[in-house]
Amino acid sequence: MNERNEKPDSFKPSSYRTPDGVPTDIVVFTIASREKEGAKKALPIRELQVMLIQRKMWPFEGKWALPGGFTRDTETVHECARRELEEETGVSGVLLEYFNVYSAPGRDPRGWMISHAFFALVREGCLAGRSPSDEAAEVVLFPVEEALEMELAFDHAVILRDALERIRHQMLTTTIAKEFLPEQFTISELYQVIRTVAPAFEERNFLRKVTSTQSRKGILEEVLDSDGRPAVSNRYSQRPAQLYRFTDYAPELSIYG
Amino acid sequence: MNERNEKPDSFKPSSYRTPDGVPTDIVVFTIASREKEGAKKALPIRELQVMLIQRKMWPFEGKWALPGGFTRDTETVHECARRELEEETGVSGVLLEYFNVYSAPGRDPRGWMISHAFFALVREGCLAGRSPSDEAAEVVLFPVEEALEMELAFDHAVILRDALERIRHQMLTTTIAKEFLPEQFTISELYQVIRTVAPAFEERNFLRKVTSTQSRKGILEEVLDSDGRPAVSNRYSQRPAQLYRFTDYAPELSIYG
DNA sequence: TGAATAGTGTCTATGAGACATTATTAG
DNA sequence: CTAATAATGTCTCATAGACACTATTCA
Repeated sequence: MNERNEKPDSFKPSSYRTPDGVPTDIVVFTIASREKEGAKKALPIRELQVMLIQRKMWPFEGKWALPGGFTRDTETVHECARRELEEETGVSGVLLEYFNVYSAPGRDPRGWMISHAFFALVREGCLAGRSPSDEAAEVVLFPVEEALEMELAFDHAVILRDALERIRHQMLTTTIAKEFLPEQFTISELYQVIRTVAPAFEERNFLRKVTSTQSRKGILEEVLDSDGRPAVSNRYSQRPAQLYRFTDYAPELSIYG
Repeated sequence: MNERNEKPDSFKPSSYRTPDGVPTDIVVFTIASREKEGAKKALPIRELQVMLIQRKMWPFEGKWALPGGFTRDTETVHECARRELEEETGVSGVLLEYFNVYSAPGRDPRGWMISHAFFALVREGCLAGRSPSDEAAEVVLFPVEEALEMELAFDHAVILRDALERIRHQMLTTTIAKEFLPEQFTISELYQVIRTVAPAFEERNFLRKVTSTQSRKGILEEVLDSDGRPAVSNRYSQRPAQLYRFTDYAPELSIYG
């Protein structure tokens, strides 16, 4: 590294104050399913939930907050988020994506803290064996609608709103729906997952649109059984529904054409 | 603020090392126009350029780098980027958007530095009266293609590539093209700007697609002159071309419908 | 049989894509 | 006239959107 000469004697790292810490905050989303009342074979009711922990230390003792922790000098903020997610929920290998930085002076009474916010999308059930860590008194999944109304610690209410806005957008413009679905799924399941995250999305002819030979722009493919016939499932319906999976293809969107 | 109790005596801000600084790096893009050779009335040749400064201090003395500076404890990283942009280029009121954090340990030989990267889109000419600051020996606009081949200081080559990828995507999915255009413009101008940033974009029937009564999904509107007739310009053509402007409308994109 | 979801038929209007053609002005 | 760009005509086929209709299975 020839550009990394000796550090001159005159160099001082900074004559300004430096941050007191660089935490990450992780907005862990999951979709919970409940069987419908009338116990007949029917589509489950799905609900978007977010993981919160109850703080047991100053500041905001007793308040609900997003999970997270401080970045170390041996890791990137992304590695920190991955580590904290695993420590606090035991899950790994799930989608974890950075989405914004929160740096307003005074946002953390402990000092100058610049926080990096991530969202994680976790399949229901992966969060089964979770246990409170040192930092948290309790770890609970709340319905998003409920969490949005709560008084959260720090600026976490803002972070949660931003995360929700982000995954709503991503749900429609990328294939992150797959994070909430099994590898093979029916079109109704897919539609339900999309609508659970982004209720504003409504397509009358969703099935046809996404499967018709030309119109499925390659994002989905039929699942075939060992005989080469379309595989079906009757998990959620009387009449068996055809199974699909996502391909690796991601279409390019444009407002111009 | 009842949750902000007194800080307990036992509280220590952190028992871990804290960062030595939180810089911002700003990728300033502009589009330069040159008249075509044959001096006839013709569309100009446009080129995407990026602003670099030549460092005159350790580390990476003499290397080209992105402009930027250290965040203070009285401002957000966004405010820091806005301030640095103004200090180093004199421009204000332009699009400045955060896009990623760079936190790999060892990315800065001065210490543990977590950098926040922004891109700015600046109209040609706004960068006229720029002058070198304390930090930089020289401030120069490079063609992006050229800058991509250079050995930049720190991890700025990666940041530049990421920024370019980001504005290419945004050019097609948002109306940031307006940052490079006058308030009123012809369809050819718009097409040229889009293609200058995202050369892969090609639409044969661009004019028709974006203006036909139904198909312009509301992102553009005709400019009318004082008589209520469509305004035209012959800046770039023999035959006058109709002028348009962007509306405030931003369409919602979806891969599903 | 009815309940519940899956999937098709059919119609119209609009859109994309391809290419040829005409229009307008400067020089 | 020619050069250069602006804009329209025309054709085919795919698609969107609406809504009625049929299909399959369970209980």
